[in-house]
This record gives sequence, structure tokens and C-alpha cells, in this order.
Amino acid sequence: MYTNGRAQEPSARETVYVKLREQILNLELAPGTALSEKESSLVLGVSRTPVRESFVRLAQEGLVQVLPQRGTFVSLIDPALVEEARFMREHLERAVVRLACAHFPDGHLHALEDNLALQLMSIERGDDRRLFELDEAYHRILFDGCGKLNTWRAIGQMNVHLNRSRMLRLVADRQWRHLYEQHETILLAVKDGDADRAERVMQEHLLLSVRDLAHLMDKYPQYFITGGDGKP
Amino acid sequence: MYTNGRAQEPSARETVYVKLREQILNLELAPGTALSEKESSLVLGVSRTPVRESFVRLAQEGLVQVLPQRGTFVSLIDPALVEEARFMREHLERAVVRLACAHFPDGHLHALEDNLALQLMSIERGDDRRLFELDEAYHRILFDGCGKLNTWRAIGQMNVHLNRSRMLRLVADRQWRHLYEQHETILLAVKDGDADRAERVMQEHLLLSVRDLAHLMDKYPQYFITGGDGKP
DNA sequence: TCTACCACACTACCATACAAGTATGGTAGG
DNA sequence: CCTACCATACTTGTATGGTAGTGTGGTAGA
Repeated sequence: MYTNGRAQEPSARETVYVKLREQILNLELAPGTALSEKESSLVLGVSRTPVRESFVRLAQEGLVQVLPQRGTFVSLIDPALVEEARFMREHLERAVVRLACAHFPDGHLHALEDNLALQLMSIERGDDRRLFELDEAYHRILFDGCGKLNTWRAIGQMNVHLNRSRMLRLVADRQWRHLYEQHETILLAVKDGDADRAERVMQEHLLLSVRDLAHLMDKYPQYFITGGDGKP
Repeated sequence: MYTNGRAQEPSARETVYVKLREQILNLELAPGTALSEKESSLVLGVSRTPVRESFVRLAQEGLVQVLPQRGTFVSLIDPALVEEARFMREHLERAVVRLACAHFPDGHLHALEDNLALQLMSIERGDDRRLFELDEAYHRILFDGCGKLNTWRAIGQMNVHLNRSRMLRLVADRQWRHLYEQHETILLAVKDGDADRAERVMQEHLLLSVRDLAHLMDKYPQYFITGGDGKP
């Protein structure tokens, strides 16, 4: 018996789920797009079962909406969810960054420094997709360093809605420098143990993420929920 | 054609999911218990498909753990998750109760009053299960009144882990009066708009929910994760 | 007695067939 | 021309059979 070296090739369900999720967050599958178990199964070369089970997971995350006997659709962006995601992140990240100012492991500190360096390179290259990932990683490292990784994961579920609108914003607008400078300032404050400063900058930083939301809703109205419950 | 009055009888998957979830939270299905698609399908009188899809949902919530080709098990309680759930609730509920002190709809205020009255009756009857539900509803009303219902739902996913340990605690210990008095104090503070007081009591209130966690881990060690990753 | 091996029962995974509800386009009737 | 109806082609929901991996208990051999 060879020990399999933790390779453990992923299940069909997992690969399908990851792929669909990525496409939805990238807006390759735009909000409102109709999906179908059969079509996805043909495209991805698997049977309906793993596709269907991925739909169940995505539906629970609020990324798709399953209407029995009618169809499955990529959820429209709900501005209320976006705002509440920001609300959650604001209060939890303020708390976490205060913890970080009190105590933060050296290893994670170095990870933040490395991350910032990579951010700078991504900005110079104009690689927005990569910068987006690094931004996520930056905040994740902060939570991890404070022993609050599960909290970050819990935020994740709401965060996908925030991120879809942020992705939309990246297309038109781009103020990456400002974003980078805030990350830099937060890291310095953590190093200095200046909790008040860190908390204040973090709050501003997260406010930035929903700026111009109204503008986006005006520009891409078909991607947002207008009235009641968000059915296409 | 009769309009069906929004009855829309629930799917097999939904009923199975709700039933299993309830049993896990009630500890009727104790942490570590082995499940199986086939057995559950026989017990619940449906085919394996809806059971399997329920397992997918429960696994995503962290309530069960699916080991491919080996079995499905009710997750052990992870003390780190319990503590982080408390952490999330502490910071988010402090923020929400401050909002409530600034502005809170009359309708929701009345709902809180009614809820408190019912709590008192449940305490007199010694109906702990009902009191537990009312406690959940109380906090839910607070979030709803502040337009943060989605935030409450997001907390819910972490909350299930906190609630399993709270349920365990209900069995041995019981200090319902204290719980009720805190709820009462918070309501009064919201009425008076005394944000500082409301926030302070809320923090104490949530600390109560993890008191004696170490004691519980000592008393029911088989229900908790000890070392690494929580596999039974 | 102890060890290595193997058959067997069990698991979750996936593919597929069937059932039941829904939207739609064409057509017959007014 | 307009309306009501119906066949049909979709959709998701459920049931079931086969596959491959895993644990276990019994047995043959040393």
C-alpha cells in the first residue's frame, strides 16, 4: 500500500464546485445567468449528480438560486448583503487588528511584508486579478496571526457578495495605490502596536470597498436586485 | 386551479436536512456518531439521493464530516470554533445593540417585550428547550430591528457550534434567571438609548455562554476534539 | 501462539432512468 | 385578429444500480 502522499485526487463534485464558484465570482457567469444541471454536466464532462450537489452548495452560499422545476440562476447582487458584509468585516477586522497590535507572531509579520511586496509588483504589472487575491490573502494573514482563522472563513460566506461588487468596480475604476497605502499603514501600525491608528485605518479601508456602489448599481442595473426578493 | 396558498410542500431533501440538523443540535445525534446514507434513507423513508444532498449541506456547515469511502460522522465539538463563535457574536452584537440604542422600531420593541414574557413563563415551567429557542429569537429580533438580519444568519453558521456546547451545558448547569435578567437589562438600556450600558451587558451576556466550557470538556471528553483535525 | 493474507461486508461516489412540474410555440376556434 | 388550448421540450426532484476504496474478522501457515 503506497501512502498516497496526501495527493488524494479531488472528487468530481469538488472540481465542479470550485470551477463554478470561481466563474461566478469572476463574473464570467454574470448575475442572472441561467444554468442547468444537464448543460453544466455536458460542459464539464461529468454526470448530473456532482453538478447537482455543487448547486446545493452554491445555493446555500447564496451564489445561485434554485427554482424547482424551473431552473437555476446565478444570484443577482443584493446591495443589502454587500453592505452587511462590509458591516461584519468592519467590526470584526477592527477587533482583530487591535488584537494584532497587542500580539502578532513574527512569522505572520514577515508574511504580511512579503504580501505587500507582491502587491506592489502586481500593481506595476497591472495584474488586477492577482492583486485581488493578494488583498484577500493579506486580511486572511491578519486573522490567522490572531488565531481567528475560522472567523475569517465565516466572513467568507458573506464576503463573496461583497467581492462580486468589488470585482465589478475593478473593471471601471482603479485606485490601487490608495488600497496599497492603507495596507502599508495598517502593517506599520501593527508593528508599532498603535491600536487606535490601526483600527481607524482599517475602518476607512473597508469603507473604500463599498464606495461608488450606487454608481455601479446605476451602471449595471441588470446585475442587481431592485425590488423584493431577487428572482431574475 | 387552487392557488396553493404558498403551501408548497417541502422537498424530501429539505425535510431530511431539517430533521438531521435538529437532531444534531439537540445532541440526539451525539458528536462522533456514525451516519450512513443508506441507513438514514431507510429510517426516513426516502431514497439515498436526498439524504446524500443533506449530508453535503451539513458538511458545509461543519456539522458532519464526510470521509470518502469510509463513512459520515457527526462532527466533534471544536473548542476553537466555540470560542470564535463567541468572539464574532461579542463584537457584532455589541455593534448592533449600539445601533438599537440609536434607533429601534416600535414593532420590534414590542416583540422583544413579548419574547421576554414568554421567557419568564418557560423558566417557570422548566421548559429549557423552549427557553433556548426564545433566547435565539431574542437576539434575532435585535438584529432584525437594526436591518442586520443577514448578519444574524451569517453568524448562525458559527453559532451552531456554540449552541451545541450551550445545549450540553443546559443539561448539567442551569442559571436561567441570570440569563433572563441580562435580556431584561439590555431591553431597558435600548429603551433608554443607553448605548454604553447596553454594550457592556451584552458583552457579559455572551461571556456567560462559554463559561465552564473547560468543565464540559472534562465531563464529556468524547464529544470534543482533543488533538489535531477532529476526526473521530 | 502469532502473523500474514484474503474474502466479505460496508462505505461514499457517480451515472443513469424515471417522475413531475413549468414555459413556450403552434394551432384550432371564435 | 385575438384567445384558449395543448403537445412538446425543457427544468429540477427522486430512485436505483454499479464501481471503487476501506475496515474487519476469520483462516491458513509458520
